[in-house]
Amino acid sequence: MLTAMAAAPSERADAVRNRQKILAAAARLVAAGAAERLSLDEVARVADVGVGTVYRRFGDRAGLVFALLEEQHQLFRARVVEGPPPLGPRADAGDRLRAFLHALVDLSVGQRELLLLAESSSPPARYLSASYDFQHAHAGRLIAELRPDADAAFLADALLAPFAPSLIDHQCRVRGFSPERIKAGFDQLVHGTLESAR
Amino acid sequence: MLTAMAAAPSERADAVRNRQKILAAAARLVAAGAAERLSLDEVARVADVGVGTVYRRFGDRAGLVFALLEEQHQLFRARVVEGPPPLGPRADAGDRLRAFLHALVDLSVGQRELLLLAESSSPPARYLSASYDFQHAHAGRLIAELRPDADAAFLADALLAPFAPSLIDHQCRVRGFSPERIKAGFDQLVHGTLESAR
DNA sequence: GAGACAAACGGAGATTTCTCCATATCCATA
DNA sequence: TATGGATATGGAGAAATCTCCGTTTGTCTC
Repeated sequence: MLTAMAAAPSERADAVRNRQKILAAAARLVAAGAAERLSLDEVARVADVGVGTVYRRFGDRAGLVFALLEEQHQLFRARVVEGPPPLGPRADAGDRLRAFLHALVDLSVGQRELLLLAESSSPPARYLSASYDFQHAHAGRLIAELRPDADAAFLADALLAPFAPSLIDHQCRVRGFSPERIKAGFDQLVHGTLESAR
Repeated sequence: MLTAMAAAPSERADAVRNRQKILAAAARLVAAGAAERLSLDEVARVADVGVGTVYRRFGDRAGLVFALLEEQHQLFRARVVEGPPPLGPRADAGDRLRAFLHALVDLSVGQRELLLLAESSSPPARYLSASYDFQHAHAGRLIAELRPDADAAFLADALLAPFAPSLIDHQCRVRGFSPERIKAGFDQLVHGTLESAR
């Protein structure tokens, strides 16, 4: 469980085929609105594959959903690592951090459904995923550059914590926050709006 | 589901009795180390009650676990509302906010097991609970007092987000953060350590 | 090609969560 | 204290997640 799934060194042809079939079936079901209650039995049935195969390929529900999210995360990662500033390199750390948080807001709001599904399948999986590792490392680097004496590892966790899918969803649906308001909120947080506290 | 359970205006005597038996059984099982995999069937069996009764009383797993946490939260709430400063009233807002966050660190670390269980039962339940409402309102009030022009509702969510049980657990177990380090991290966050970002 | 071995498949079934409703229990009223 | 109706009970069973393992399929070697 909680397995991150990258194609192993040499994966048999039938395994690759089935991985595709399962991902396609799951994507189709999610697109069809069966997101909230996505049953792996049903995925297997639609993919025309045994349930055991789904579990062998993806470990558990969370693994399957993370695999579905993987493509978007690769794109995001590429924009951060080699895209144009201010998200990509060659902007100063402050601007990059701001752009990074804003982009994450859009990503989190846009993928809300799948992210919620992943979280409900296994809340701790987020912190064990390659994608969180990347986000934490990137934010940590920028913070360390801005403030060499701060606890960058903690602050990176703290800045990423509000992207927990259920909180984003709660803010959007219950509190009625717009993505712009959330972005502005992060600006305030990062700009030391609370500084007088003490 | 996600039901917050306060004793209804007039609850029948057998209902009250069974509520107690179930809570006692659940507490006993958790204390006995069966926390990670606490089965409601087993709770029912130990409480000598039908499964249906457990669900009627508590709605679902999350409801039962929140009920187990309730007592601690009442105590915490009382300390905040009418305890001695700096956590209680009659300290300035900055000191109260700091004390509040520090106390929450201790509470979150101390109740880690039960909180994880609650989160894994239903991640969004946290944001719908009376206890989160209280924390959000309290932090929001203090923030508004410190910075009347800030978005207190968002910032309160953002300051509470790092208390997500799976993050706290990850920081304690995987990153090896001590409670003191987490408290110091919150101090940096609140003191505007990141301010030069921009 | 044929054989051998590892890898993958599939689906029966164990486990768990939660629902439903026929039955049992409580209690307000008279 | 008898009674009627609202409330609560309990366990069978529906639905979902995940495991286990006998069988099948790929792939590597000769």
